[in-house]
Amino acid sequence: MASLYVRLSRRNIVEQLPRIRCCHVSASPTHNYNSSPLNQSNKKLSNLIRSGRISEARTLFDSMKRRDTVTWNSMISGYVQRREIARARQLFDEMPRRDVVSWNLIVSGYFSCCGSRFVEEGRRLFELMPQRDCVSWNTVISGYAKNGRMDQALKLFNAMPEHNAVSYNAVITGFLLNGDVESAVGFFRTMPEHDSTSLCALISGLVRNGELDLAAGILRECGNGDDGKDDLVHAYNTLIAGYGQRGHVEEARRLFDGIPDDDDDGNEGKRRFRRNVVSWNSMMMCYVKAGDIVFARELFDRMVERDNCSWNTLISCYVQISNMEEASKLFREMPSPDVLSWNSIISGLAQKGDLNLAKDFFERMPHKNLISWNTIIAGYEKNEDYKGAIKLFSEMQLEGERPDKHTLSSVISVSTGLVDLYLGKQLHQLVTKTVLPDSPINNSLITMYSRCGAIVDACTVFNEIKLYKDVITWNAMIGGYASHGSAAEALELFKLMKRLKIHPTYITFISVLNACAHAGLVEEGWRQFKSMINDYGIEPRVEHFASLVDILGRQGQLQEAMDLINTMPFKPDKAVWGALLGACRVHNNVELALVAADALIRLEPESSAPYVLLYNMYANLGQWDDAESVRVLMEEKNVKKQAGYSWVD
DNA sequence: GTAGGGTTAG
Repeated sequence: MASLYVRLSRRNIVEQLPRIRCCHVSASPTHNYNSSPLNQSNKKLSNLIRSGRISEARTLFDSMKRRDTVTWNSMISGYVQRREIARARQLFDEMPRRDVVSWNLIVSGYFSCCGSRFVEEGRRLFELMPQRDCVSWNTVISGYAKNGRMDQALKLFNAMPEHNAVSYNAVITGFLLNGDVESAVGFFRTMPEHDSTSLCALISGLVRNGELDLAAGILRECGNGDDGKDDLVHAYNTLIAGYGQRGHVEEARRLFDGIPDDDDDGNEGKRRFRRNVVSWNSMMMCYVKAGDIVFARELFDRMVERDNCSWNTLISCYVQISNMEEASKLFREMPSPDVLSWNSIISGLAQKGDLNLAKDFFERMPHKNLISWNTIIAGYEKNEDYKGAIKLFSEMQLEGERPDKHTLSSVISVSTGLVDLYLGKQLHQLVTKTVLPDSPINNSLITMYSRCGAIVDACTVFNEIKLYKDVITWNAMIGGYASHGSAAEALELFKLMKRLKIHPTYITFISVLNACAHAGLVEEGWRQFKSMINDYGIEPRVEHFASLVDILGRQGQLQEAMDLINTMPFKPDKAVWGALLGACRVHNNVELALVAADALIRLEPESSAPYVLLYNMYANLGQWDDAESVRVLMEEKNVKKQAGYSWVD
């Protein structure tokens, strides 16, 4: 009864089938098709595509002597899944005969690519279709909905001959992607029958919009699970996961405990509402997110039915707390580790800085996917092995894996680390051509440009962001201006940010204070520092004190800076002493410079910077004997002068 | 081989 609409749609498709020519059925008799070499190859092809091995799939496709429409469709589907629309289109144009599935595939391909040009082409092809089935309509409706074009989605929804649950789900999801909770719920209520998939769509969208109470209310209202509805446990699992994401572990557990377990009664024969492995995994994930590893482990140990997801969840939990011993132990124990298990282990090793072992695991993987590459590249970037990251990035492309926004975000950070504007610009072009930039991509571009001295380009990226700019984006731009000495611009942008009610973070204030330091604004600096504490309730950190020391020092208020260091509630770190030492050099205060240099040398005995600064100070003042003794001391302590620190300036 | 929805990796 709950699948009424699904049944309706099946009837639709079945009714339309006779009008659609299916090539393989007419080309060869059915009885020997199943065992035919063609069918065997088709199965192999779809298996390769399912496991993401696209280049192997293409090799097989190219080597096949006979191909039917299913062969072509499978290959097209592989490219569509990977958003390689040009390749998909080429095959679509080349194929000898197209059926409705071929058309649906290519239309769906265009709609899942970003950019209005693609959407228009998808729509054009939809209009050109010789036959349309329910899937064709739903593809276009969901395509518009995901691209924020709810006007078109609704227009087509109203124009389609008969709806099924999928049509409704696509519209509901579309509303919720746009944050339109009211319309989503309203639309859900117009459905004559609610099946679990619509309920899932609604609940997961409500959770994304932070509407947990509303989601719980609707779940209660739609039945407590024992009234014959299909798989209502899906909807429960959605909400359990949603509570987990928002940190409401107790509510999640109440819901979980409310689902009957298998051993609650002996009524096994009848299919009914029960906990399944996803319920267990979702509940386990709640504990993982809350950092409650003991509870997660307890649940895992109690589970009767185990799947890879359960193992992977627990592995990722140990990875998150950096317990690689336990993570590796589980990895070895699990019956068949999959690509997710490998990726988690690689990520954990990279996070611990063990790049060699991470790389070793990476190379031993039976099959890598895009995330494997992203994980290892991000690992190299975070550990500042930029050359290694670039090498992997080229290898990835040689192996036919296309970078996505995560890859690009990492390699843009690599170009920042290398201060390589040329590379950064090339990557920026790649971004423009291949992905719809999101916040992390824009933020890494802004940081890259400003670190590479191209503040105008940073500003262009910032201004071209059409949608909402998150606080990290603002921080990146304000920080860029501040480090460039463009204090007025930094402070102006900060004002604008506050006017737009974007809540600043402690990082924003580090940049604001740096801007004040560059501009010599002592009063303004203090004012901002106090405003941070009093207006925004942000606890000052040692970084803020370092900026204040810098502000005072640059203005020659060295004793005030020293007093601040002595009274601040933190142990001064190298940034604090570095700021003081730099100021002492500018204002030729040898006495305090020695204090700062001494502290710096204690913190970082191997660093040559304080020695070089002291040397240059003495040299500047013409005190060559003292300068020479610094050099000798450095030799004695076996400190090597690092590139980038000049003996002259 | 195609449209929507629940848990795990970057």
